[in-house]
Amino acid sequence: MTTQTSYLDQLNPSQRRAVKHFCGPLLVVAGAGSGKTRALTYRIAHLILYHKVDPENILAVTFTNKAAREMKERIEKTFAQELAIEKYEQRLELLKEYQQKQLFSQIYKNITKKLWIGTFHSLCSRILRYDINKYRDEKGRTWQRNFSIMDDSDVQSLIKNIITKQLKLDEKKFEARSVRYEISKAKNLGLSPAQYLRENPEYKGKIITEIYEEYQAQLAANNALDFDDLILIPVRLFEQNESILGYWHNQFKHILVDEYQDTNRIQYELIRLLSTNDEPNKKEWNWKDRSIFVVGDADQSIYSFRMADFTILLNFQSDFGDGLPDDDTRTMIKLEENYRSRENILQAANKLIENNTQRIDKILKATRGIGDTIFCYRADNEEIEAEFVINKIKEFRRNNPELNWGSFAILYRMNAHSRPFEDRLVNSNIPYQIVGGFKFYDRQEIKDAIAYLKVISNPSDTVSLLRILNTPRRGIGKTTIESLVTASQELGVPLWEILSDETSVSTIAGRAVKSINQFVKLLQTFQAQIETLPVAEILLQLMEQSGYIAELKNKGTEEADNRLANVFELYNAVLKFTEDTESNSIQDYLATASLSSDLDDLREGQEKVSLMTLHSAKGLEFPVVFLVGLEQGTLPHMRSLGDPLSIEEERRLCYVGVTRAQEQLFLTHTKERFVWGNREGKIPSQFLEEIPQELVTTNVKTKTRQNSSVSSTKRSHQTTKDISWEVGDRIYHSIFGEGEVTHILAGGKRTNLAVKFSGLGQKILDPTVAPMERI
DNA sequence: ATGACGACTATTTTT
DNA sequence: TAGTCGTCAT
Repeated sequence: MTTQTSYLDQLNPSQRRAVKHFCGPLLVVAGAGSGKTRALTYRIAHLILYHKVDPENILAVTFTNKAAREMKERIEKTFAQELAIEKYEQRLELLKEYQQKQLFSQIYKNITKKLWIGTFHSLCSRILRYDINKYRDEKGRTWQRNFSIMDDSDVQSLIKNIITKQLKLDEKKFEARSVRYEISKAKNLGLSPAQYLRENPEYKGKIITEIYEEYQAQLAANNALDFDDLILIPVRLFEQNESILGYWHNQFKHILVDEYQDTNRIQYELIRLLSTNDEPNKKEWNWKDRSIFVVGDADQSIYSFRMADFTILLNFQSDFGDGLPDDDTRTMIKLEENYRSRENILQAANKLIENNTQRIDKILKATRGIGDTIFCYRADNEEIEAEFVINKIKEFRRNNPELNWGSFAILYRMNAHSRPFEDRLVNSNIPYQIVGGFKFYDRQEIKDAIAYLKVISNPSDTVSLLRILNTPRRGIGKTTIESLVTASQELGVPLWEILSDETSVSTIAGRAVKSINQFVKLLQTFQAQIETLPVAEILLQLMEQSGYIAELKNKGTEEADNRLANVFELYNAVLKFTEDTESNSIQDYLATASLSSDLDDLREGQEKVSLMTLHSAKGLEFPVVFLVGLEQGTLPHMRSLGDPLSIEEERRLCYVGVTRAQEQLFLTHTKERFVWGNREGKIPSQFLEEIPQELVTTNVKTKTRQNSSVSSTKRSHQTTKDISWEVGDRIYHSIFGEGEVTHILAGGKRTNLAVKFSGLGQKILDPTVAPMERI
């Protein structure tokens, strides 16, 4: 049994305390590069190995599929190392290959396969595969277990259709994009259409409610859910059905949440329900053999546009703690040692983030020596900027044989910024990969193929059905389709029912009768074999027998060839999925496909230069990082200028970028840049000024830094109004009314307060500015 | 029923 | 600028 502690030896005291945590609530405040993934994975291993927890009772929620996969892999590795010594009394690396393989497959079967590790969305979709048929929405609508998941573009066109065709609204006044955002926001706050209306009773709110209603009706008619529903429906189901909640509460005895600062209201609600069984009285909570363990860093909260709310993290201790005097220290651990970056880089990051007011104070301690200074480069335009970056990469490679192309990352604010870098990399014959942006599953041919599978799995999915009805062309025209759709709407049945009834088809459709019947027969053949035929086989045969492949072959253009290749790539992906998961469920595959981004496909150690947005870069690290486009209007993004809260989020984004670098960091900006077809003059990002000059070498000869002195006078002015605040202070705010201070947010030079107002929730206020006083 | 062309517009980040 | 959308002509 002594061998079981070998992984504990690799931890610092705080990490070890976190890993050893067994029952009850714990918040781990984990700075960038402080080894939080290690703490998470080792804790899971520790729960199983030491506390003998059944893997089936562990729920670990991550933010991306990639993080989930990595966590599984690392858990497997930890187990393999422990078991190698226990079983063979040898280190894992010294075992024969077949022994290693055996060990890993055993671990997969007994451990990893049983663990509930995944994103909120994938875990919820799994729960819904069991229980969605027990759910009724407020209008009594129901869903079946074979529900489809609508992707973004499906949702977009559905909503657009409702606005223009059904409700015949002015597209200018109600654009699909913003209505969709509004509906998504409502769902993420847990609001039904009726509840939304109550909060937004004015004209615009009424119309949006109407669209929301209709949208829900159509989702139900398609037996489909959108991304938000995947979380919202389990929450509703748990609220309306005690025994279902009881079942899952009992299932998930140990709950772990990664990136807790990125959770939103409804995700929090899900975690709360599962963890507390919705027992309102804290004294009744039974932590015996149960835990809730969350890891996060408020400074890396960059998803507020997706309703992420890091005050949820700030509230963790009061939400889940017992409130006893020593609760604060018992339920929180800070990981402050950074194992990733050189001290220079860390100092820059610390100074930068100090300018934020909304944060928990946290000092990252360097463990890796000072390193080279940061280099700041000012370019005339984005072409020169790209040239500089690529030249530097070449230079680095020449001078440092230990680096490969995979050691470099170019990080930017928006996908659109990748272009000039790509061009140069191509010209220089440097291998690179772009992460994010266009998704594999967003390609037309892939969506077509997936739509075939969706209709096989869920014939009510009219959105998918309409997509493939005349794809490839089989002579079913617009008018025919329209009358079929009208018929289905009038009868209130799914389009598929009309199509599969020969009498109806021959009555409604003219010339197209024959092809429709043929099409329906084809699909029916495979529907009948859904349990017996491998998914990949279904896909391939459908693509062949529908004539999809033939049509692409006939075209013979380069584009068509590409598409063809992609269809076969999809086939391979399905094969691999079936192999990996040992599942032949078409629904499992479709869920995975709908919920995967190509961030997940990023393969590390590929020896390619990585290009990606700052958002995609979270959680990654590279020896050499180029953070480009540091200009006002680029980073911080134009839409954040003028709004202090948004600027803070942009600053966190910049902070995430800076903290990706291990050895060397480059910051670049341009004097002018092409924006929407116009050349625009650019001034350096305010964030550049916030990084201490002594850490930076630059190609800019005379530095104009008047601004920093301005902001420091402003700061000293603010501190004069400083009073010392304490948690529990009651205040009166001239707009929000009476409230209570729940947190002191010390942000270096500024201090903010989190104040809870009854009915309004928690707000973050700057006491030196806000119209408030202590009472 | 299909393709081509031109006009238009939208500019953030993603499960 | 570039991608999308709709209209027009075939």
